[in-house]
Amino acid sequence: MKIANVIVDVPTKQTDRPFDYIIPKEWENVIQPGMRIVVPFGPRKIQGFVTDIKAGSEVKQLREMIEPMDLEPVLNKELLHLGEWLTETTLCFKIFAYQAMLPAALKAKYEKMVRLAPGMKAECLPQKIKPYFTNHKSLDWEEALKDGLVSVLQQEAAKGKLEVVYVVKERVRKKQVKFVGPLFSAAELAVEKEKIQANAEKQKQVLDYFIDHPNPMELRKLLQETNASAATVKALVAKKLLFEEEMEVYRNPFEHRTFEHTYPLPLTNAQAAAIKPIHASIESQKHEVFLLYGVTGSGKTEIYLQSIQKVIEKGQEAIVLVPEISLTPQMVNRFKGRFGDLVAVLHSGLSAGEKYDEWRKIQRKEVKVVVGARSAIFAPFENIGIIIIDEEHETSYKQEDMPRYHARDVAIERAKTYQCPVVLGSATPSLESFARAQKKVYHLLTLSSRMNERPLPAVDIIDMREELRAGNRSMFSRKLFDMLKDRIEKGQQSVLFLNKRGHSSFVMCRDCGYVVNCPNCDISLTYHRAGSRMKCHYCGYESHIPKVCPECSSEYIRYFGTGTQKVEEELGKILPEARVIRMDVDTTGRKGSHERLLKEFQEGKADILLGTQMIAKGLDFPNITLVGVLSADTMLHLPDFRSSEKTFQLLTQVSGRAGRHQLPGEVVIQTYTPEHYSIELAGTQNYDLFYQREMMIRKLHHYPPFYYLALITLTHEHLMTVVAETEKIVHYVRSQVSNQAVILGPAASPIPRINNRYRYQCLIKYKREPNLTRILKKILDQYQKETKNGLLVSIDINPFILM
DNA sequence: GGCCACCCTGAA
DNA sequence: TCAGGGTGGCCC
Repeated sequence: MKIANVIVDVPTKQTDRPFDYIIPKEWENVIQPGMRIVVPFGPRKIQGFVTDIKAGSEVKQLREMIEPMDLEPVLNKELLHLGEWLTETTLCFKIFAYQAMLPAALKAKYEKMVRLAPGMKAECLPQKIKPYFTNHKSLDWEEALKDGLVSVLQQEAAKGKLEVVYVVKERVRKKQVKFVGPLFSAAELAVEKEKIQANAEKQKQVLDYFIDHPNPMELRKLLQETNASAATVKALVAKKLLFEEEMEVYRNPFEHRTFEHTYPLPLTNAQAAAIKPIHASIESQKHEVFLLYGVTGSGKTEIYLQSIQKVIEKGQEAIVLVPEISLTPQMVNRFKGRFGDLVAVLHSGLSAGEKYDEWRKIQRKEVKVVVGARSAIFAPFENIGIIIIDEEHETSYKQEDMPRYHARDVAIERAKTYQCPVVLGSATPSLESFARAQKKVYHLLTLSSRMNERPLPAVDIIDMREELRAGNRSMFSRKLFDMLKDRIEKGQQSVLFLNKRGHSSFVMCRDCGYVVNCPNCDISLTYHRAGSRMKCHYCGYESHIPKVCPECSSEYIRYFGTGTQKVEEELGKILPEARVIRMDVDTTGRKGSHERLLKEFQEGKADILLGTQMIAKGLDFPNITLVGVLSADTMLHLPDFRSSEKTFQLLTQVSGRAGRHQLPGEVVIQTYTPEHYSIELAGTQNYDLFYQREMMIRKLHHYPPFYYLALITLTHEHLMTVVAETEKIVHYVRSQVSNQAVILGPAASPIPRINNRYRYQCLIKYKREPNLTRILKKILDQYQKETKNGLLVSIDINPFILM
């Protein structure tokens, strides 16, 4: 008898272990580790992952599995193993680890229904529920709940008249398209054609088409080509001249785009020097992590492309991670242009079905390269030759909910398995990575000059306090205004960047400064243009915008946008001739609008591109000669130990958008704190000095990369409970770790209340605590088991956001 | 997560 | 006595 070890789709501590199921004879040769199957679990049916197959089991009361959900494993051996590693290192449930590795489309959907028991008729049922079963076989549980039928249904079920059934459903179907093709050869068709009635002109045309094109083709396209109707084709199928068939097709998100084929470019000396050790690592199959530190515009992408080329030639596969790829269609173009159909693209802009299809291309080994955001690191390749992480410093590589993994760590783990190189690329590496490169843990490769020797743009830092003193109260300094005017006259383009925290806007009273907060969470409500309402992003609370301020009754209460709208208005006043494209949450909400706006800008339909964070990346247009940062320091004062690093990275990144081609570029940074090192050094693009300064501060305050962090967050509806329990945990941790570790807390989280639950935390800073994982596991065991009257504990190892 | 068995409570 | 509601332990 064969037994399947199954990780069941129930994310709790108690079920976070394999359950054993008998594999019935009929499935014995089908079921393999890595497949999804449907199993009975208590009274329900649920999805599970087969992790292993054994000959026997310790468990006495075994049940049989119900059916497989896959014909071949969706997780290969390596990924199953990687799942265990993920569980261990991020302390998440196994089921979360496995689900994170698959496209969302493969996550099961569950339905609970009530139907007549076998042999029962609707007539036997009480009046109240009879109509529900007279014309329908089954009733949706949700509907029964809504109509208040549950207790009646339960009574009837107890009498054996009804039964409750559970259904496990797939989220998406493979896309099926009707194909039509000839059943005879061209010559035979010609003969058959003569037999058709004289007046069936359309049918003859269709046959003619197949005489010329003997291959089956999509029905939709055939109808377009031949101008025939579906009925015509149907008639020919009835005459047994043509066949119809449903075939699986991939949804193609790039259907209406063509990619110009590109060829390897000659490398500069610096590029050639950098690529050499990478190629050596590929060739010798030796795992190594490279930090490719190259200033903006130094040609990192060409190094990626030619390394991948080498990997493909060796018959291996490549994974390329790009931060939020939908933001950089240009990046996709570069990979599709070089490797064409060998590239699959995975990013958040695709629909679930499209993502699933791209994933299937990888699984079926129809592609060799994956370009994608964070989760693409789990691409189901089996012979990886290189993993590349572009913009390595980006915080979006860290997932903020379970499993709380960092794509960089997963990349290194997989690369160790395949003995292949990892390339981390950035113009402003994270301190963690650069420190590792300094310690020779990573192999540092430097590109210190731009390609075609373009100089880095000249940067002007403008002290806005001076402007104010000089009587300029506008948000544009005199210098920036002059330069904008100058570019418009010359017909060149400018980018204006508003460095604002977050992407959201809030409602505030201009008289007393009152901000409308969520009643359930300690956070301001976010303004939504649709219906002019305010929403809480954490608990879903919604309300109207008040007409007068609830605090001071002033009528001057209104929403503060990301600020871009205000900037646009002011631009209209001072530079009425300027054509402006604004990019923020309001203008890029709909799918594809982002790309469209960028395209318009590229085509020269505007002089100024105005936006928030989202325009900082990947913009590479030849005509941009001016970049202006309106307020460089808004992000600097956030309570986050990485705020200086983020400011420096962002300013450097933005400055790099100017003058990447023939025309030289200039950058203007406006700030109220020009003396701050992260702004000053971004001005001179001096990463090395910034690194030194920032490292000193990190060392002083016991932050990464000198110390590791682990964050324990507790939530409960009573403030007192949460404080007391956090206190206990702080004590426990303190008693268990060495005196080298620093334990902070209990302290309120940066968002102290969400959905009426108070949030307290304990932050552990440590250098070497071999027992820490064990200690943290113990805490989770203790608290997740006891359901302590609703106390929830979550742990983030190496957190990025300390909330 | 969802279910059921179990307990307690309160009202007839 | 039983419906109603809250809780804890189990699910191969």
